[in-house]
Amino acid sequence: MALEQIRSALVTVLREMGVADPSVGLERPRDPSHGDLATNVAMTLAKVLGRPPRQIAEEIVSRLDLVAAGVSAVEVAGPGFLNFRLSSGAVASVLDDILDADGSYGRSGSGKGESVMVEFVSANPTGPLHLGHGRQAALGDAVASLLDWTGWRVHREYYYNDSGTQMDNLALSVRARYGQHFGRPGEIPENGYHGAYVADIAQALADEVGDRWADDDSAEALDAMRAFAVRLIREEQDRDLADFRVHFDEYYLESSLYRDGRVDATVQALRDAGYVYERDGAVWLRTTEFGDQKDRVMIRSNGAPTYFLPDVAYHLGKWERGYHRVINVQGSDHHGTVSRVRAGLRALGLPEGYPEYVLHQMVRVERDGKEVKFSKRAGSYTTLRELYEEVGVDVARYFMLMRKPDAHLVFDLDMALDQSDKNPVYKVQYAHARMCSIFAKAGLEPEEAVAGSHADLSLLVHDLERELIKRLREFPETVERAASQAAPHVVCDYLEQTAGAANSWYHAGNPSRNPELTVLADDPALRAARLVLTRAVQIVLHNGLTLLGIDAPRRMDRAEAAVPA
RNA sequence: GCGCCUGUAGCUCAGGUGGAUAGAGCAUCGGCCUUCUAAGCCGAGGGUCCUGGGUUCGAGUCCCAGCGGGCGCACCA
Repeated sequence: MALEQIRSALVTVLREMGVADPSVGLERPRDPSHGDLATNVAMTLAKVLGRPPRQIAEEIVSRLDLVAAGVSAVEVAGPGFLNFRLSSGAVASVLDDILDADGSYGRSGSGKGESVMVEFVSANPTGPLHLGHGRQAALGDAVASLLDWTGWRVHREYYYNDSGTQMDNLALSVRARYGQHFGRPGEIPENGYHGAYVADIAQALADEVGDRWADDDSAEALDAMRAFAVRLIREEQDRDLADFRVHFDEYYLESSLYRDGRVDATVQALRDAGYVYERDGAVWLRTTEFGDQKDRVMIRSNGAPTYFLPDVAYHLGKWERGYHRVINVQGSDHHGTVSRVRAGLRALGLPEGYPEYVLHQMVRVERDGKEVKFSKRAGSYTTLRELYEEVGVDVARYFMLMRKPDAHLVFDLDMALDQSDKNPVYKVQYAHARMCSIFAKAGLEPEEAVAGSHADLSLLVHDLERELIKRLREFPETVERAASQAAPHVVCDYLEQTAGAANSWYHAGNPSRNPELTVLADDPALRAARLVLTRAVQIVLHNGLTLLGIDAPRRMDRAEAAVPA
């Protein structure tokens, strides 16, 4: 690899010049006239060496010998940058690596096979999943995938808050609708659920048990109705997620924490740790010891725990299950829980900063600059399913990922429904399909362009080709960076730019306009080299899309314009 | 009032951990175009990076103080 050779040569030279432990950053300059690679070491070392940057740069150049690394020229530029120009063969050598690695190009091992848990979605089973859950599903799944690609052993987990007040409200709502079904005068309670799905559940219940509980106000009947409702809602949520291509390794029930005695055990552990006190008939935890803004109630004066307690028990359990790295994906409206849960865990001796959080802002769907709501099923909100049935799963997933989690997400329906290159998802998919179509045109399978085939890659000398190749080379480091920042949008950004570069290259070679740039050139050597590049582009786009959970079709079947429901 | 997030082109947003002339998509405008199948291609205009200080060779990026927006501050989850 030219890059590593240059880096180590620089390190050697800098040692000779008296720098003890030089760290050399090499980057691809924005402006192609600044060469293929550049470093700013001369500037960063100006202070240490007590000399002007350009003078240091000149000395480095005079000591370097980089012919073997494929460097064709080195120059000092601007305030003290060193710009390297590579031979076309050195630039293109990465294509062989890409074809060799194929479906695993972009994977790396920095996670060293250690375990990490990603917990996401974790919606209460009180109704269908909404848009916020959709963003969370796409994000959590992509973050998990990024960790997988960078060498972690990933566990995807969903936590169901299936105990507590919200469940009671659900059960009471179902009982009201069920009663109404049989002409009884029930009313949905103040904090109950009004969506159409509640009536559906009541209907299903009536279909199953008839009027058996129509006049039964007992706790047993209510429990049965609660269990029935939770089962149906969980099934619906699972369907919604499966059709969104999101799957979990484990579903963890809050109720199991009580059954297994983990909640009681946690209280005892906290007592033993000495951070528990009683006041006004309630049991408190001194979370202010660990940076929380105020102490928190664990057990209310009526004897019932607050949600905070099972939360701590749950996360302690994660640690005890061996997950010493955990990433929780949550809506930022829950960010208040972060310092509380962490404080509770630190009281039990777990490290500061455990678990990690990815907090995301809310989603707003707009058409023509105005917010749209097309909720039928849930009443007050748009469901995830309603969205992806409108725009398609690929588009929905991609749009949920393409903004950084911190930022509010404006989901532009006009753009989402557009089927041209203006839609970033299609832009990337078209570029991939285009590469495939070149092979179809040549009467080859893409896999037939093999690395180490006698293609002379130094023939790829055109600026558009060099720029494209340099982008392909950056894919692994892009994945690495996206993973370390838990930021899938970095990959989206990369794919759009790479697809753009590929499209420009492809279009520049339009045979009727510019036959000398055509991929399927008459000259067999040139054709072979360009087919290697075509294949490499296809691999990178395929891997990037796959990583994000988005299809990479070989052919784009243009769908009928989406029919408004 | 306190805490977290946020403020970059008309709009939606990037900006690789401090580097060269701040980028992309959409929209707008101007040229091409019927193809190695993709309602396409090429190009242009457009900026007080919220404001004011500070740190240094260099700040959209780091620090401080303001201003604007979002969210959170229950014996709710």
